[in-house]
Amino acid sequence: MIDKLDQFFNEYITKESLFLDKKALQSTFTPEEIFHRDEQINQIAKILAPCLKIENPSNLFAYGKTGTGKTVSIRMITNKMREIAEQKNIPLKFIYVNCKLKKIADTEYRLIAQLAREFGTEIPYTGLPTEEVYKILFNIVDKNKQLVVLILDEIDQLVQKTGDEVLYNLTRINSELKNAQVSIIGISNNLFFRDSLDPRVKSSLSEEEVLFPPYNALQIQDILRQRAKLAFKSDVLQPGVIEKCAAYAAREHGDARRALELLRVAGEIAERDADDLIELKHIDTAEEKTERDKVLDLVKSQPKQQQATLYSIITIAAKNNREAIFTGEIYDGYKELCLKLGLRPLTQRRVSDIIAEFDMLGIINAKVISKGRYGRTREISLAISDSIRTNLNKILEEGLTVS
DNA sequence: CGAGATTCATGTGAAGTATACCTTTAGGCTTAA
DNA sequence: AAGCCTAAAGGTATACTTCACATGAATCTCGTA
Repeated sequence: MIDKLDQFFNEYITKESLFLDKKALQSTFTPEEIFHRDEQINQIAKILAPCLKIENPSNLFAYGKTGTGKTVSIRMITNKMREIAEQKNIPLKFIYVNCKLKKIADTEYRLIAQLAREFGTEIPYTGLPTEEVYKILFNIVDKNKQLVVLILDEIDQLVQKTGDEVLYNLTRINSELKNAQVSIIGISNNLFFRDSLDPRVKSSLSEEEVLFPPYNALQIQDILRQRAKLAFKSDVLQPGVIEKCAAYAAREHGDARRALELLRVAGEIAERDADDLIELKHIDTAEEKTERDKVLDLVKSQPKQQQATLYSIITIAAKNNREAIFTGEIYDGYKELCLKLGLRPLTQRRVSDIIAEFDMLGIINAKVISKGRYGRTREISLAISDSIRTNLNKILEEGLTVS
């Protein structure tokens, strides 16, 4: 037994890694060259170019599904511009904020506060009037004569939750500034988001629009090959691996991010298994693992009440394997659970909202239906596979029992 | 038999409340002249 | 008298509750053929 362990560790240490540079497959990585987005990149570059002459560029609105290269493209361009600006001493600043991040930038106050923090001020998490935070932001931006470009990723999430007032205020910011100038790049995953905006916001935010269409399988292959060359040592990929990753990702609206993740995790699995080659079978394992990790991480980070609600959904769905279950049953189960755990139960009103949140997160499918004489409710079903559900169950039980 | 009324179970919006945290301010204490 | 600290007062954002009304199709009702 001990020998075996010894052997394993020794092997593990002496074994050469399959990776050269794992970073190249991570979603934060910005490659030198981005394939199949030439048109979009040119458009954006043209729109942002005036920055380098210290002229205020048009506001820009980029939209397209997840993993279509919106964020990387913009990051790549802004990196370049930042370099140039540095060389030529141009006072240009890019601020990137992801509006989806819970507790960071998912309300008006928090977004503005986060923007101000990016400039190096301390802003408390609560307590200040939002108006005050705007003022702080204005002042710090206006302190220097400079050009500031705010990049708001996934603004659709924010606007859906809190309305478009924030955007209105931000688009008007320029008229109050004396020295600096601000322009906004909005990024949205939702293609129809634009239409839900107040016309005033719409016209000023989307002065320019750039659409990112999904990649097809061949394009994803190109991207994967480029990154794989950086990330892996040569000849560790079994032929067909890239094609298979691409095919999996293309199946889901051409999500390149997902393809890259798949490839990276497949590599990690191969390495863990002490294989010299990344094989096709590793991709299947990787697909399940990525899916599972995504769900589990998400659930682990949820507050207790949310976990309890989800647990109730899972147990009830498992108990009666009907097609769908309803809000009332879930709430009853949830209340019972709270009793057992000594948790103060939330009202049904709130639980209803929590269920809607889980729907948004894609863990469950919920649809409001009317059952005629038998009232109106949400028809809810789990949106996760059985194998994950078992894991999830365990995680939830753990999470709920520790106090 | 069919049009319209009724009904149920919960969705959903608005307003109110509790909590945690912020700034301001007024008082009290110390200190130095 | 000036300076510094502290605690109370007055204010805010957020998560949640309370209240009240909205929904929409299955079912019921009742007039009519």
